[in-house]
Amino acid sequence: MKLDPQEIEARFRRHAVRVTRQRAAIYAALAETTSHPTAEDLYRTVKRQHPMMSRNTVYYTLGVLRQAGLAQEVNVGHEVARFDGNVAVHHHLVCLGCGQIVDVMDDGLNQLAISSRQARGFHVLGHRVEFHGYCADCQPAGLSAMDRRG
Amino acid sequence: MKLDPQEIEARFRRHAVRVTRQRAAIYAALAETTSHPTAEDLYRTVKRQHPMMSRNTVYYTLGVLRQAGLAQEVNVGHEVARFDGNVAVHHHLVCLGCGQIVDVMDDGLNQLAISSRQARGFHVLGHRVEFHGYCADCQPAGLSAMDRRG
DNA sequence: TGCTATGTAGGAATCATTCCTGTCTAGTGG
DNA sequence: CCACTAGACAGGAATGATTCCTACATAGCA
Repeated sequence: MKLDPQEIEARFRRHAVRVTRQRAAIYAALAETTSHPTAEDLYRTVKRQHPMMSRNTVYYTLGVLRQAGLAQEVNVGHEVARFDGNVAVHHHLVCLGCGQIVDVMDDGLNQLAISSRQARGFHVLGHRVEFHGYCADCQPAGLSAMDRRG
Repeated sequence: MKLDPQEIEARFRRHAVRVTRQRAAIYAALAETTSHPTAEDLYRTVKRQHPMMSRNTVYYTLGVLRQAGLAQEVNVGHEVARFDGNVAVHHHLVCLGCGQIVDVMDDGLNQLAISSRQARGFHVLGHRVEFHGYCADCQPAGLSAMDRRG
């Protein structure tokens, strides 16, 4: 879904994030997709319209957006960091074949709790559930292969 | 809990893992702790008794153990990979302050499911739940700091 | 419009992990 | 008990995502 520049600026101001062309481009690229891109993906995307864009700016901006609560880092296994413009509480479904990550919005999952005996004195603030399996396209391969990922 | 060398050898043979001193030492170090050590932690631990041990052997062995189903990789956020000798299905509780990881064994969590509408054609094989918060020691700091980790 | 704190570009540095290569050895068959 | 060979080990080099550094540019404000 295409995101209105006005709306981007409004969100930035609401979260006290200084508005620059680079930032707007990076945030737009992130917020307009549900594919959980890597920093490199975003760099390549925004570079098309901003040839001077540096990788550093992408990393720096992702840090700013994250701290402002406009983006989230998603980590699956020990792979490259991926980013998510969806900052609502949600969970993920990961394909062990192609690596795609799909958002799962489910109130039941959001309300999971841990027994106080298990909590061992922790003050629990939240949780995250990651389902893994094979997507429709990867299923034939996935069912034969006994491949497991960490 | 100290692990009998006989028992280690038995597990290796049962999982078709060749028995070597280095491997036994690495596996012992991993299986005798619940602290989810990093490769570097394990390296330092085993190096005390095996000064010739190379970092490479630790990484290689962890790969072997993982494929054999004797160890698991645990990833929290985008930090260094950590390893777990507990291969039963279980979940984790992570301290945002000190980074400690505590095992959570809970049948309810093991049985979580996703609705088929949410599954989007995926063949789901498993899932993993990660709770995050502040441990007893980190709570005073944690409650004041608004620090969040990805 | 000018000031200043902050952002940006680009290159260098870091560091966990992997790759490479030349020994070495566990496990097996004679 | 000995020799063979596939697989394991040590150590150093290479990789690659991310961070650091620094000089220049610009957003936001008075």
